[in-house]
Amino acid sequence: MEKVRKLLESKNIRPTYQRLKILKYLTESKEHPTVDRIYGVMKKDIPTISKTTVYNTLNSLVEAGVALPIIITGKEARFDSNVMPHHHFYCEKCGKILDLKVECEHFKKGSIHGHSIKELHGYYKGICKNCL
Amino acid sequence: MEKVRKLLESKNIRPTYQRLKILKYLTESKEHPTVDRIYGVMKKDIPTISKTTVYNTLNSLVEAGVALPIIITGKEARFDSNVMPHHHFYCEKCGKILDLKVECEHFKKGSIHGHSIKELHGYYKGICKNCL
DNA sequence: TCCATATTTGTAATCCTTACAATTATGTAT
DNA sequence: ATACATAATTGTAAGGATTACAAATATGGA
Repeated sequence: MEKVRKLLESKNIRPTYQRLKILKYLTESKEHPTVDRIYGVMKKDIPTISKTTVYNTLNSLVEAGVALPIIITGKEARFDSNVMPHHHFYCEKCGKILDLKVECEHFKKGSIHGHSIKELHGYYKGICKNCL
Repeated sequence: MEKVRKLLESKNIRPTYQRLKILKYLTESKEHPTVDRIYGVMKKDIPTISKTTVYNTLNSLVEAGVALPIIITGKEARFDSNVMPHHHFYCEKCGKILDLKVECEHFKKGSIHGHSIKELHGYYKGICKNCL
């Protein structure tokens, strides 16, 4: 918890109880949860928490570079506390999202065909090893 | 127009006037239009067209493998008639989406870390050459 | 031409996300 | 410790993209 607090403070985000709990869950979970999932889990500890707070907090974390939104389905965003550039694998069967370490020369170089690259987003869709 | 008709027929999609026009526009445009954009353009030729028809048609095209949805912002989908695997560049300044030819060894191989790959989705965010 | 079926259309409903204002909590200066 | 200005939280309402649904229309084959 101290680690999470320090992370927030280093980004000038006031470490409220809600924010601490949300970021803690995000860093410990590897499931790339949706807002609804985070909201549901948070309710166990903080029954009065509002979904708006979850949205607000996640937006703050994303803006501060502490979390990343994952847009795959276009229906609902999912969130990742691993902000190092990496790719994802979306399993169409179980719905899980897995992290993948993928090298990208263009991203390392910072540009492609003269276009300046700020962010890299990549994912595969398919059937994961477990579901095969 | 004959080419578009044949494409639809080869996929067993009845070539109605609306579908022909939508697919024709999609193949000739390189702007990766949104549903609203397609709807607006179609209205010029077919003033009575419904937005639901645009959605229905696009869903049919995607299901038949004739078009691809591009999910980047998470707000609204955009569509691409180029169904060959390729990547995109999203310019944060002008909002344009550019096509990129990017090689991916994992996709060619059809799997990564034992997970079976069906689709490849990759895009960069940044500032395009024109806006720099 | 007629008929069964598919498509189109318009409206309403759904779902995710944001806007907004009131309440509550926080940090600081006194 | 107290008061105050500011920031965060909360609940509700609104926004916007997409889908559900049923009625009207068009299509293709007998």
